[in-house]
Amino acid sequence: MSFNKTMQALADPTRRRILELLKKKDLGVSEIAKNFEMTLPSLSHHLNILKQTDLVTSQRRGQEIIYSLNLSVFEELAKVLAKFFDKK
Amino acid sequence: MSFNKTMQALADPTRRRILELLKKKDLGVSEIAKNFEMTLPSLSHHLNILKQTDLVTSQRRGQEIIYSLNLSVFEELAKVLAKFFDKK
DNA sequence: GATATACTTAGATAGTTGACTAAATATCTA
DNA sequence: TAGATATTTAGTCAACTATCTAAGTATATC
Repeated sequence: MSFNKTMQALADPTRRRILELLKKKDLGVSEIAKNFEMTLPSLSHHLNILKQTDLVTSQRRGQEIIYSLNLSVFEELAKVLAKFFDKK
Repeated sequence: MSFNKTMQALADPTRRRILELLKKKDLGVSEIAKNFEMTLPSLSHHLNILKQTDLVTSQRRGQEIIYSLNLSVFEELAKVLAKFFDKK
C-alpha cells in the first residue's frame, strides 16, 4: 500500500486511537467499540481502512475477529518519515 | 496547532511535495508553482494550510512572498511521531 | 436446523476538501 | 499615480469521507 494511503489513514484521529489501543494488546471489534461512541459499521469502516494500508491485520477466533498492530509496517513507515523529516 | 491538523496537512501529496521543495531552499510562490500543474489560487490554498499548521513560515520580499520550512515544528512532530510509533 | 452473537457489506446522506474562475490586495516601476 | 507583477481571498462545484440504518455472512449453541 502506498505511503500516501498510509498517511491518509493516519490523518484520522479515530484511526490513530484504534492503533493506540492495539498497541497495548490485540482486540476484538466489540472490545475496540467500547472505546468509541460510534456504530459498529462505522468502526468497521475505519478498521477496513487500517487493514487496507496494512497498519493492522485481523484473524478470526471463533465468532470474534481479532485485530492486531502490524509492527513491520510501522517500522517501514518510521523509516520513510525519518527520511522525510531529515534536515535540509 | 494541533497534532491532528498537522497530520491532515501532511496527508496531502501536493503539500508534502511543497515541503520537500522547501527542504532544499526557500522559495517564492511562483517558483513553487513551476513544479505543479495547478492554478496559483489552488497552490495558495495549500500554502495556507501549511502555514496554519506552522509547517512553513512566509515573509514578503518585495513583490514576492518567500516560503520557508519551519524546522522547529518538524522536530516537534518527529518527537510526537516517534512516541506514537513506539513498540508495544 | 433454528436462534443468538459478532462482524461486515450496501446504500443513503451530510459535511469536508481540493480544484477552478473571478476579483481583490500589495508592491514595484515608469 | 497608472500599469505591471505577485499573491491571496471569495465563491462555486464536484469528489471524497465519515456517519448512519438496514441487510447480509459466519460461527457457536441449543
